[in-house]
Amino acid sequence: MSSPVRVRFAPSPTGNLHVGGARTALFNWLFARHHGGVFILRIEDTDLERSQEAYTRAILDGLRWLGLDWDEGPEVGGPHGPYFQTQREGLYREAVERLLREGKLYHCFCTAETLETMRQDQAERKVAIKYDGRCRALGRAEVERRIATGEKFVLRLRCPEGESVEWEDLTKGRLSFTSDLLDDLVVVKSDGMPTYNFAVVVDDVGMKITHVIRGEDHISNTPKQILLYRAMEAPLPRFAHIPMILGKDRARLSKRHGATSVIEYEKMGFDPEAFRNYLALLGWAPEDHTQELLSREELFARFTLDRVSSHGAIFDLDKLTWMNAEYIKRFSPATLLARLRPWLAQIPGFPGGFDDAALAKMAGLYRERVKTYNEILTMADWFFIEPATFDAKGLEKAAKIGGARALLAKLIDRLQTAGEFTEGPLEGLVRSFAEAEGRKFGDVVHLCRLGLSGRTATPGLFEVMAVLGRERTLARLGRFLTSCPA
RNA sequence: GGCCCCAUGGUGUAACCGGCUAACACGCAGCCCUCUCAAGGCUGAGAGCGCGGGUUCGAGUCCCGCUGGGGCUACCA
Repeated sequence: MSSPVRVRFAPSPTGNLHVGGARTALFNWLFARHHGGVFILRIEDTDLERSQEAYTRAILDGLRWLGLDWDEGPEVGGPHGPYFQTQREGLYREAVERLLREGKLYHCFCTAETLETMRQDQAERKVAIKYDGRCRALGRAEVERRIATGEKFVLRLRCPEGESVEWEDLTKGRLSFTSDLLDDLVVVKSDGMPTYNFAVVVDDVGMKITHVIRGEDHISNTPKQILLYRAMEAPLPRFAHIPMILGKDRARLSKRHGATSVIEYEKMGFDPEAFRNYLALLGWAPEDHTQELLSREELFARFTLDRVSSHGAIFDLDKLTWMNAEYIKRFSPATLLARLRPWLAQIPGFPGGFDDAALAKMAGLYRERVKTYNEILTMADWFFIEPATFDAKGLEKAAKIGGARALLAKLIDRLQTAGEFTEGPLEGLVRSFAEAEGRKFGDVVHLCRLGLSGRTATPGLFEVMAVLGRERTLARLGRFLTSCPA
């Protein structure tokens, strides 16, 4: 409440937006919105080997799909840019020069091979594996000479000994490490690029980040970063480490558990709001946890870090699917139609002469039947593609009632003279027709359903007829006559 | 190996600073409704809170140990 809250989501463009990353972004976003603070997006692309621009776009698209808008970052800019680490080299260089001047860094000429044998040796002796500091004591003259000969080097931070590094984590409580276990960490790589831990700290300081909210896999990076804050004499932000998202086997969520990137869920037909709502509840619960369906505003109002749980959460597709269905059920037919359109457009016959009113009515019929948008493809395609074949079980049942074809012919006649072609009157008509014919209402209904859709399961028959309209209904039933059991 | 984090039904969570038949939701089973499928309504099974010790009149909640799971241990982020 004193200084304005500034948080950030800092993905590396080495892949699509992952559900774990999305959840971290979400918690940062909710925290910022709850406090009326600033949500910053920063792209950590210092790994030149693996970073790709296409992934940056994919990540931005993923965040946009989820509705997580950032106040500073790519595309929107802001007063603390640039927001790509590769464009912040000057800032890292300045920081490095200062630390170097203050004697807090030193040159290390160790090659990958010498480090490797050092580690092997340490492993054999069963001691902590860390850089032994052999280049710490190199004299100025030797350093200059070796640089002049073109020898490759990295810059390392001098790590204090026997110090306790601790902080009050907002979700985990007091955490403490001893500096003895910490390496003299590399700050600048031999290619001149800053390392992750260093760039993060320089940027978080430069961007005036007040709260670092990230996955708990970063807990062990925190003491290293705190040492960097100290070396830079910069004020420490608050840290909050949130639990990981796991697969069914409690291992970190990965491809073998199924879909891991957010766009895959979009493709599976999940609604972004439902997905976001579900994600918010993974590792967090509001004070009144009996309400699970939470709007954006409700999430903003209720989100606090002290209610974040401290253990990993298994991603449950069933519950996500349920929640998605709950959202769909609450849409108006027109809204649902709008969401469904991209999927419906994939059906070959779409829109098949239906006007928007009819389409909206049709969408409404699936509001309580479809759990994800993509299901509409297999459930409602027959509206647009007239059935050429009919469900075998359905035909069997039709055969059992006896005289189905004649019955159908009579019904067609009767429908021809029907008045209003809407569900109420149609149902009345069929009921009295069945009674007059001495037939079971259900038998007549099932026969019609089969003829109109080729299936045994559809939304209510009379609603379906109303959507199809008189012409289509009569035409389809007429053609069904030839396939209909006598 | 070392360091760190975690542990409530199958899953996500709740249970305020120790005091209830351990609650809610998903999933599951049954019943009802019904033209099918859904949706909806009702009912039910499912944890004694990882295990073992303490502390206390009383512990899922505090302490210790153990076990199990996870993370980190890079010139990757």
